[in-house]
Amino acid sequence: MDKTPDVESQSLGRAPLESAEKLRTALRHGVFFLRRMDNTRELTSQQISLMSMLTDGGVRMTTIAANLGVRTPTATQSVDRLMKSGLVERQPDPADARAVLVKLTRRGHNVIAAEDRHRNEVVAKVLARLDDKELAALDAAMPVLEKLASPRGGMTGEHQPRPGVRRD
Amino acid sequence: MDKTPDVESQSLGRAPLESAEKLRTALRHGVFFLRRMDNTRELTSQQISLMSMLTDGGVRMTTIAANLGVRTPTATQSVDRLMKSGLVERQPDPADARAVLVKLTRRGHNVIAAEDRHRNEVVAKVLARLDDKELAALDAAMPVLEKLASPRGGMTGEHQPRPGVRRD
DNA sequence: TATCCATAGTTAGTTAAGCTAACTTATTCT
DNA sequence: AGAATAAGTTAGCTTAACTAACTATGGATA
Repeated sequence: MDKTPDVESQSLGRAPLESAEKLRTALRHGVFFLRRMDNTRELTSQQISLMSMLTDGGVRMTTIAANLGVRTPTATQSVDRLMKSGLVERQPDPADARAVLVKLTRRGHNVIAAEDRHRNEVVAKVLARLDDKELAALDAAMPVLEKLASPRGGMTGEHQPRPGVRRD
Repeated sequence: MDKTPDVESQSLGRAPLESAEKLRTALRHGVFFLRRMDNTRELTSQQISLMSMLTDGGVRMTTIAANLGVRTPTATQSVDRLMKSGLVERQPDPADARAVLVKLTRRGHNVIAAEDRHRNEVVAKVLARLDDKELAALDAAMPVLEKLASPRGGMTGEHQPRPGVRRD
């Protein structure tokens, strides 16, 4: 949708384009940072995200997919893998026979807790190298990042996760 | 109670753990944000990262891999795909017959430029919804994020990209 | 100089994580 | 009751990682 640059694009001509460039690379590097942390332990970031949302009880497949921003088959698949590792289990939803509730197993609970703790410690150790000013800057930016990243505040009215392929 | 302000001695027991938690989720959501932007156009973030480093001339496979933080087979593979799309090409390195120089094709140049412009505009549009204070906060945090994410400032003396598999 | 080891890339095979399309089973709505 | 909708799964494909094993070139050194 190439909307002709009307009203608010005037506010766009300024710094934002530079900031956008910087933000993009910073985020990209942030991804690397997260990923670099992925080794050493047995779970990927995706798996952590998924399991983290199960700590308070069973969650439906559809909800999982929506929260992760992926399609349901992807959620099914991820859950399958975690099930094979004995970290989560499926249960019928008493409220709806079509639906499924995904829950952490006992072991899943332990694993996610330990993993979370470990990662926080690792990040904390890195944060410890920052001086107070830098830490404050980071802290101040966090809610802004959250706001940007939230589906609502972000962009993309619909969520439309990924194109998959489309080779040309 | 707690919150003993004697700074650097134990350093780790205090706030950092909370900040770490927040940072981790913020970054994770940032990833979603980036990914949500991936549709609509024909390149993935990885491909953009790769192509971006070729804008100034041919780059060796090994260098590409190192810059992306992946192993060489992964770089080979990614380059293969981009080659199939006609966006990059391989050339022998005159300085070393074992090596290969990966370059953007004419079309690759055009595509990466357009893509970059487009993404900056999209992000800028989102940034435009922030007030000055929020924008300033983001701006202030950017260098800190960069510092964290840089291989040196980050962690992991060696780079050791990802565990790949390790099924149990 | 001839051998030996290190370096640059590729190939093969595996996994995780996405997607769409098509399908089954329940639920809901008219 | 019958049609439409919603929840999940299955199948088949792509991208992006990894390791292990290989080829070929470049350097070192005995």
